[in-house]
Amino acid sequence: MAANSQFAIAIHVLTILAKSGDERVKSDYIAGSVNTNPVVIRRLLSNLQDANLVVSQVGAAGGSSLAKQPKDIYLSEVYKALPCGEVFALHAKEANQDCPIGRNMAAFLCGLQKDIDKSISEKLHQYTLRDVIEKIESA
Amino acid sequence: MAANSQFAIAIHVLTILAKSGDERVKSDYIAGSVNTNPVVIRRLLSNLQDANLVVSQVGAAGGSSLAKQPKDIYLSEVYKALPCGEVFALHAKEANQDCPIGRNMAAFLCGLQKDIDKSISEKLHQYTLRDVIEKIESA
DNA sequence: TGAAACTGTATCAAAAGAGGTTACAAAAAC
DNA sequence: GTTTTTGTAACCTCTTTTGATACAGTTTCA
Repeated sequence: MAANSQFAIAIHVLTILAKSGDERVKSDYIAGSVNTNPVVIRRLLSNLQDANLVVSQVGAAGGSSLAKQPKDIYLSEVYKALPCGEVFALHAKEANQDCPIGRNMAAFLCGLQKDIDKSISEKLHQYTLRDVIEKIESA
Repeated sequence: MAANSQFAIAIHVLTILAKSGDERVKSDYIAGSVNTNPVVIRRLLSNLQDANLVVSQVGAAGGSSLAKQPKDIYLSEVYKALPCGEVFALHAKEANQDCPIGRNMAAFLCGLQKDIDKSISEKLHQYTLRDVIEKIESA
């Protein structure tokens, strides 16, 4: 299971919230649609809350709803809200520093990583949650 | 360890090969610079060979060298040559198909994944191995 | 006021993946 | 034919992600 699917689940969760409008949705219900455990959903919602994408309320009649309109939620925000890993990892162990190549490799790769991450964010900034909903409904 | 560092190591390996020109380099030597096990390097070289980026020779006096000039090796080729995971994974378990949202989510996410992957490839196509070497040497 | 219904989190167990290691067959060189 | 080296299989361990249980704290409502 070691592949991070939080972004995928987040899109799913946000779509459900969008379709529910102002009505609060319980983590239990969302978990049913996503087919996972309510705690997994609550953990995720916690991240989305920190990024001001959703609001949750505790207690009876509690639940979550979007913090803003679907048209104002960019997928780039969702991506940034989550602790997704980078596209590629740097070496687990540091390269041999006695080797002139090894010595400068990490810095280069780190820069490349940032560069790629920026590309991804830009691509994701082309989509809002509303676009997602439209695509899914027309399918 | 569960984050894939093969791309990072591949760049490192290719840089070493580039600096060695026509001279064949042994997996043992490369492993020393990358600070890992020779078998890990050979596994990686095997992938790079399949993509026609390097050539290896078995036997005494064997080793590996680049299959083409550094200026003709695009980082996008390196990326494609490796079994790197996607930027984000789809849900581990399939979403609930009784839910209208869940039913169409997978297709959408899959398309988005391809879209992002294309962005990454385009970004990486802006760099060749020669660019990498120049950057590292000027550091 | 007290029971019921939720969220938020901590903690643990289970599953999967990545990388490290050993071992050995096959190939080439000398 | 001995030595050196790649190619690959097999196995172990570590890490990460997800699933699951438990429970404290909040809010609603009778």
